[in-house]
Amino acid sequence: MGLGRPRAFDTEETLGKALVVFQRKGYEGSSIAELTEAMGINPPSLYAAFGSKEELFRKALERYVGIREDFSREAFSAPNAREVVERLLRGTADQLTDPQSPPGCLLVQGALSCGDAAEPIKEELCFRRVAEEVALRHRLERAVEEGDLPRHINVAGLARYIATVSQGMAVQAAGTATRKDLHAVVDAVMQGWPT
Amino acid sequence: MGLGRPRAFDTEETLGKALVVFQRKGYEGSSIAELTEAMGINPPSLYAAFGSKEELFRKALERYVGIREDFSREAFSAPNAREVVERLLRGTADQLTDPQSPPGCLLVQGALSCGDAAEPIKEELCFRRVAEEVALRHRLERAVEEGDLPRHINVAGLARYIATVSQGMAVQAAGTATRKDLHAVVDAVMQGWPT
DNA sequence: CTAGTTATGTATCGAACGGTAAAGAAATCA
DNA sequence: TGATTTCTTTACCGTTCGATACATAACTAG
Repeated sequence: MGLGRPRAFDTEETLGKALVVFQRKGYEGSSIAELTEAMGINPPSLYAAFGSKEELFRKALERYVGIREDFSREAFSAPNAREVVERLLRGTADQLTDPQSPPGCLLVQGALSCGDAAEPIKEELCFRRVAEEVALRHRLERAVEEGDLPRHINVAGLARYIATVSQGMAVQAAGTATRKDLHAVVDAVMQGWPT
Repeated sequence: MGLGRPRAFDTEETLGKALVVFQRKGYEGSSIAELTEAMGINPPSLYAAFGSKEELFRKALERYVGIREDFSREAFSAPNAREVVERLLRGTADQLTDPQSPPGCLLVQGALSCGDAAEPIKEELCFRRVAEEVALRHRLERAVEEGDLPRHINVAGLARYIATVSQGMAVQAAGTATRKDLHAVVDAVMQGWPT
């Protein structure tokens, strides 16, 4: 099993460092030189452990998405749709402005637009964003069946609306918005909640 | 006046071509090779006419912002806040999905995150987004004075909320959202309008 | 016409990009 | 111990990046 020289670095730890860089500079904006420096390793170690820049990004993305899924699962467990959405948005506001990581969301900032080389990454991120929206829609559909959302409501539209606010908050966080600013946005959303 | 060999291309026209490329691929994602090909000129002509890639982008941005300002001025002329916001969001939904230009918004997709070299562009775009939000806030403050918005309302929060939705729609448009999808988002916003 | 000026096309420039070859170092296995 | 395997370091690969040098073409002024 443990044949040959052992790795001098912890892959999970260095992956975390790479994630930070990707989150701050995006896929295209992060160079191998910058990544390796942040990870504390040399290029050949990076390629041996992660395959390529694209694979490295995908692995970082997987971790990032995993964290978000844990969080949404928790939010989805709220007793009614209103509570689900508020938990989701408040948690997003907090996460987007977490002082321990660059402001913003990898799903939005990773590669919103890019050159041809990064197109697959852009599409992957787009797919992940849609997946989150779909997950919310399913939760809202359940809410309709459980009676805490009126039947006449456009559930798909509502889910897309919440996803849109969430993504807009990511843009805001990438700019100058503070945590307090984002919560003020959530206030506005919740004030207009249906019923 | 007209000394020397005249330009063989129209600067305004080629600037428009460049704008399209920047809007589709972002600042970093657009290479000089791609820009010059789209503009139908060679690199030296580009540099003679526009100075540098960054200056070219700034000029394209200025044009883009000008168009948006014309449009918001019109929306701001609506008789009340609700109408202003709805016109703004509907118009944004249409513009983001205008089939004659790449989907999305240059202010959001141009350089949401980037490498160090593009940082000034990123900041410029951020500043422009804030400027639009501030313009809306001023219009809403007027609405409060004119009595068509209740005095107790958090105007700054409301303006930021609308800006957030607008930016979120840009992300949606950069993905798979259709014009109809975006209008469904606007529906959700308007349904929750205060008072 | 010639002289002066500006734009054009070709053919690059040095730097940075993503990615690797090669040799030495550190582990396991016999 | 020595053979084998795997990782690390150094140095570098070919390509593409943004940006230009240079010779020539197209115009105006005199």
